[in-house]
Amino acid sequence: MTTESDFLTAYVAGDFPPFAVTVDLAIFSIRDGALTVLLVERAGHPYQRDWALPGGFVRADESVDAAAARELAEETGLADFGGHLEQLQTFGAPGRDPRMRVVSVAYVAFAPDLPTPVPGTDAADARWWAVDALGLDARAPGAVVPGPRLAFDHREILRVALERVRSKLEYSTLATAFVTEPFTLGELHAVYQAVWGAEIDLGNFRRKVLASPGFVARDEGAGKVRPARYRRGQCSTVLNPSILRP
Amino acid sequence: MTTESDFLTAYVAGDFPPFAVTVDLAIFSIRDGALTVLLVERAGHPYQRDWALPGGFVRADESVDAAAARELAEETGLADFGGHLEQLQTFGAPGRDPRMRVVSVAYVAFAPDLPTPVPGTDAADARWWAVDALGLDARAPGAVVPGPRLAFDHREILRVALERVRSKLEYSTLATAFVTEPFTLGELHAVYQAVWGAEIDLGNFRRKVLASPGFVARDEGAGKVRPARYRRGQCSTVLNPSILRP
DNA sequence: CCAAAAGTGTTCTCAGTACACCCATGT
DNA sequence: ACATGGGTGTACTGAGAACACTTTTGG
Repeated sequence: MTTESDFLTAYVAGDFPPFAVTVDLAIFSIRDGALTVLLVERAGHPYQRDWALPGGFVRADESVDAAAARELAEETGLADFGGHLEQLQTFGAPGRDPRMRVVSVAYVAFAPDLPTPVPGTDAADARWWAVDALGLDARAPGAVVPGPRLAFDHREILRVALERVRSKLEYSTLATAFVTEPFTLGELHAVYQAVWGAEIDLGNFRRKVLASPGFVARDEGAGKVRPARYRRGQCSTVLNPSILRP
Repeated sequence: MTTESDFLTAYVAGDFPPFAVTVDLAIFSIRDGALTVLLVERAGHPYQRDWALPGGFVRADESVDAAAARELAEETGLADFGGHLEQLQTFGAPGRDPRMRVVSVAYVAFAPDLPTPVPGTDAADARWWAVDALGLDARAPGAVVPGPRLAFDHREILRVALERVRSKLEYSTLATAFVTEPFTLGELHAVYQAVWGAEIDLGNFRRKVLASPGFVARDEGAGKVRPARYRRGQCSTVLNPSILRP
């Protein structure tokens, strides 16, 4: 009485329809002071030559979370990429993939500065895109950047992902996932400014971070170097009080 | 070239495994001053006689969101239940359903006081459970309420759902989804106290709600009755500044 | 008439902000 | 030496907490 035979029996009996389940990853990183996201150019149909979020099918014997972690490792080429991965939202409209019924579980990853990615087997190219160049902000409908063509519903996924990243900085310590240890408060400050695209008073920022228990911990190993080095705080990831967006 | 034949062709070719996709609903309501959630008692195997979140399979031609809305309507017996429904998280560990590989997209619903539910076809019973009686809080491991046996990974889903409901009250106007229009500020106040299980100063609460643009709007139709009646504000659902948990 | 809830005022405190100002380090 | 970020001090402001108080309604 295996899982597969059960499934096929039930499917033939018409109890429920079969779905393909995929994971899609919005991997964010700070590069040259700008928030960027990793996209791959599709080599095959459909949406050939359009840009898409990296992702792939969930295998029969792995959890959806594990599939996301596996795809992330494959895409970055690193066993431990040193950042943070979390589930974003599931997209399951019929017709979002013209070939078949696919339900996609989207994830966001916060990554420190990573090496330039290598295109996968079914990708023509892979590169980091500045989020400002993707035309996601629907502020001024006339003068916006159009951005590249995006495959499937990935523009919508990216919009949700971007909002998640921006809001997560407010009430969590996940900004530290964007920097490599040890880091300075100046680097952390630059992360906030890049993600929010706004100026933040450095003095007040320093005080607020240092006053948040468990956000950062001084790196004693570095000694008394003048830009003091810090590491990620160990305990809670929830920030209270939160750091407010200007 | 239909979706189904494509799927079967690809499946036979071994490109990707088939999944069943379900939705599970955590429908919250305030009853007698306590936060409650709707659970159904399972009539069949597996987890017979255990309590489970209402839910069901996503159909071939409907979106996942639509499936959740359909299940919600079926479960409450109302075409428009007058509350709020949103996606929570997707649970996709292998083995979470012993029969087959199921990926479940969980939703939370905020409902005003609803009629007592009727058990569905495959349910032995259906009732509202006070969340305090479910033993979800892992505060005191010794003296906690054990609560009923919960099917599948629904205890974990409920934990996440409960945290979502509690935090959503802070930064959104969704508390209004728990009351029927028109409502008084006292009723809204009772919602916050029930969900957070804490005393909140009524005077400060009133000022804060009335100072939040778009939270509530005075119901002019009721005239100058003394407990003034309000309706949900039309515009934004995001609350800034937020109402802080004590 | 009295209790309970609705609604208003007042004070205190503290976090957040703006901005001025020193200090260390590298070139 | 001096420019550049690192790091600190300080006064102002406003939101939130606590709590006293008045007003209305229902029994």
